[in-house]
Amino acid sequence: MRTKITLKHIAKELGVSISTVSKALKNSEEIGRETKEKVQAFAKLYNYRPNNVAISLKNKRTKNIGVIIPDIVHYFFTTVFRGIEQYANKQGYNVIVCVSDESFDKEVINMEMLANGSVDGFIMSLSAETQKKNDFNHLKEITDQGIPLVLFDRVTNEIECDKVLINDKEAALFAVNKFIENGRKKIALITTEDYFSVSKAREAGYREALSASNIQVDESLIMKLPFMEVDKDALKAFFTNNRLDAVLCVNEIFAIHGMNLVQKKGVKVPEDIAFIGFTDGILSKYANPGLTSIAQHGEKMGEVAAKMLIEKIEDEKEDEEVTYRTEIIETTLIERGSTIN
Amino acid sequence: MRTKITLKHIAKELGVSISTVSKALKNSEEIGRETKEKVQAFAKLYNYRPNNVAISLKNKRTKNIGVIIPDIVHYFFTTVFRGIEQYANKQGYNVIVCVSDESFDKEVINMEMLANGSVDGFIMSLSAETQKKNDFNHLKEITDQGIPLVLFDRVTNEIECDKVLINDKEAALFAVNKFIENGRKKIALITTEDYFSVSKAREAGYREALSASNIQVDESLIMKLPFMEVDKDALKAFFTNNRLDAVLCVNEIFAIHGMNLVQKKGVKVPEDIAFIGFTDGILSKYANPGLTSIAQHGEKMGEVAAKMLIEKIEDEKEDEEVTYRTEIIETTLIERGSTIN
DNA sequence: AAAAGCTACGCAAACGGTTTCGTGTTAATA
DNA sequence: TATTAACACGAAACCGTTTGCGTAGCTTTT
Repeated sequence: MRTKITLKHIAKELGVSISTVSKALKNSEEIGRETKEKVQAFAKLYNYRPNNVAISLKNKRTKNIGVIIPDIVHYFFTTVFRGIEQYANKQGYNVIVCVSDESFDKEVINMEMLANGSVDGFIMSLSAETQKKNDFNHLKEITDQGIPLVLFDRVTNEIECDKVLINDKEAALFAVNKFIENGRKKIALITTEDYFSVSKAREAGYREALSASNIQVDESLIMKLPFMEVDKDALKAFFTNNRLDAVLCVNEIFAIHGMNLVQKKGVKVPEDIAFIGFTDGILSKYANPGLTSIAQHGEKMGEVAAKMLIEKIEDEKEDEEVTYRTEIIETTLIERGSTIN
Repeated sequence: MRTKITLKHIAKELGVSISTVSKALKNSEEIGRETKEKVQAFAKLYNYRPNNVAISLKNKRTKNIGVIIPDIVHYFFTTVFRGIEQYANKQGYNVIVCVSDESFDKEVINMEMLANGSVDGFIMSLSAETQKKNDFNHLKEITDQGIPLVLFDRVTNEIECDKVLINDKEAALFAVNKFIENGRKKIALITTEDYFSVSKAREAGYREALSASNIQVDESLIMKLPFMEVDKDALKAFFTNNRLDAVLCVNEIFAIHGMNLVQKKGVKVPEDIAFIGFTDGILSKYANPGLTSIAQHGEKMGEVAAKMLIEKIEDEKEDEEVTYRTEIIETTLIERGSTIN
């Protein structure tokens, strides 16, 4: 078992000092040609690589970024992560992922764990519980220490930092307008409890679209499902109690459930009822009929978030006060069989 | 902007030495009661946390584990990652994820990047390209250096290390037997090129099941699709050219594609043709009809892999020679509408 | 031949901790 | 009163690098 070789080993073996070895490997002008060659040859032979941890300590830079997301087994977050990882890697950064599991405590613990020097900055999306509690002290701690933070998708106004969002409201508005253009009138919204920043925005878009077309918003057509658990009976009741033309859902799962439900009753999609969901994930693509959905371009979001973060990390001007940006990623409506034939 | 406080700061502020502070915070017997209280109070007040990087350097332990997977936007890998992350976190480890993107070069680069002290061990699943090239020198490097490595799912016999697998062959055999029990005879297999360890094992199970029931294996019923790109036309041709009873697919996507294709032609699932896929993912659950599939219990796999890795990492007996295990995670057949009504 | 200038290298501090060992002070013992 | 033990703390080494600065030894200049 060859153990990792260090500068010290090389120095001892070659009878020179550690600093000479270090400089020789960096091709420093200070070191003579022969010595450099000797050292470099030896280093290559024994496959010397500098120890990342030591370098991190020296530079006070880990070249790691921390990503804290509520869930990883979830198409949207996965794609965002993909974007982050790709961009970060290109810039020589590694990514440490922690899953908060929608739990406030886990979110806090994970942040604290990573904040003690393990990462140079954070990219995160708030857990459901955090949004419900409205407690952001852990984020405040981080930013107060000058550690860069980028929030995406599930954000809060309480914290000043860079943010990446989609145009939730406009996307919902656009989708509802699409329904209206096609002559649909009884348009429902299936959403989550509204402590979610995104759900709130989407609902606003829904309402605005209806109002703009002089359609009275019927509160009974807005269904709020508890987060992450689809109450099938409630959903069934919702569909039997209401004669609907169209349904906008804040995620894929709600939409697929809805489609399966009505189709089982012989209602035709899209002839009798149309569906649009948020998140253009794998389910939308393979559903039958395909689900028209609002693509959030998670990979792009991740890339932008990573870029913003790394810029902040590598920006040296710690003296001047920092400014924060909010980037909006435009959504795209991907039309499939659930709205058109 | 409060900057991170160090032992040195506390020491200077309190007029004691750094070592005294360090010991006081560890509640060492060596330090007097008063001093300890003073130091601890001060540390708490200023929210002192030891710098992880410094500790890593001292201990030669990072408490990080590296996970290298071919793809993250992929249900199975995501669930495995979930299992790894959960277990690792419970044990105080963080997880650095690198995506090889099915590329040999990226796999190598990622490994080398992390191997220089950034992680204490690796969990990985081989990229497609690596399996095709059959080049495992980068893994050899790692194990030669005594860095623990656990391979899962896509493994190789060329490397001696811990492994976590599913009983691919038996699962395929079981599934095919299921078809046969139901009176199906013309049973097809849709798989990938066979440089994949898993595909090979599944094909073996398929063949064995048929042979055991004295059904001649019809080579034309075995379709090998190039990896990751479903050739729709080839698939369509396959289904029109063969009158099939049942199809076993090595993944969800192939199965869903198949189902959608035959259903579009008016063929009834499961009456005329039954489908079983590997990976009990989100698609299987929401397909119409639901896809019967072989659950690989990714989360369990991840947990087991993480456990094996951390045991190796924390096992001090570096003098004795190490032994390697291969753990098999049993699969479960989840029956849905694609095989039964 | 003395002064100056290079060349090529080593020393030591620094990053932020942990830990072993030594030591000054006081209190207990002979 | 001299000896010793206990106590409470500090100095220093160490983990692996980087880097500013000092300097020995040689060459060049005048």
